[in-house]
Amino acid sequence: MDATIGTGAHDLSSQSTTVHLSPSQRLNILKALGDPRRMEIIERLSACHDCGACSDMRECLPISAATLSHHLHELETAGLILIEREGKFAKLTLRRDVWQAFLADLQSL
Amino acid sequence: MDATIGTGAHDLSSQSTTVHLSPSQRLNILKALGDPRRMEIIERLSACHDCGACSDMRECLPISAATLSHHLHELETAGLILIEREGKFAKLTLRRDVWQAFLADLQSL
DNA sequence: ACATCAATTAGACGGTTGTCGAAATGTCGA
DNA sequence: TCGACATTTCGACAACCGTCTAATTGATGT
Repeated sequence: MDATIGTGAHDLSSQSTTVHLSPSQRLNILKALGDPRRMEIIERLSACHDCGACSDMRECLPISAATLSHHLHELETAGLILIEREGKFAKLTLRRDVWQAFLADLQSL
Repeated sequence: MDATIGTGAHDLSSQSTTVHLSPSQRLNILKALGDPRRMEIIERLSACHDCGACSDMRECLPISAATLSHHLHELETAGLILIEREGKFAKLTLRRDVWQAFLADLQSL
């Protein structure tokens, strides 16, 4: 639903041009981060490159699988993470370009 | 209620030591910023140094005085702004040290 | 084919939150 | 003192959000 950020990977191919955030995208990210579990998910994904399976998260967070799925969906909608299905599992990756754009955006205030 | 940030000014006297944010303080700030009006307030305060009277805000935001007051209170509680009463008016200032600490905190992820 | 497991979806429930109008508080000038 | 004005507080209401359980989808191994 958000064509400006997009869910694919090819739109971020150029590493020189930074992703630009619209005000509403910034707001969506802020709202997404305003929840303890979601913030912790982002922290974890940020810490370990390429480590996130959905089930790993569940062992750390005291929430049900349904709730986790809900939070992941919101983070994905906000553009912060990428969810790739690999067989039974879901692989989570932080979209670092979006994260950097978000930080740059806040800093430019 | 939040002694670590505090509402006074003397606890930020040393300009060398940066303000440190606890996880819960970071979360409070994120929640505070996750509202369109509050974000706009911060943007305005950030833009113009020392310009904010409460009534100026009301002319721009399509909300009642009561709602504005509520938002300002939340921003103050989050530690982002300072509200000083000067006679009839309320003078608003962005706590740039806290803002910087917030940005630094996010960046350190 | 079947059982098992990971993850999502559906539906419901309770708590939080943004909003308002009305009343209250506090300040200034006539 | 009194009235006008800025702001806050109170009480209420609707919408949103995080959470759960139960049911569903989809993939894997036996």
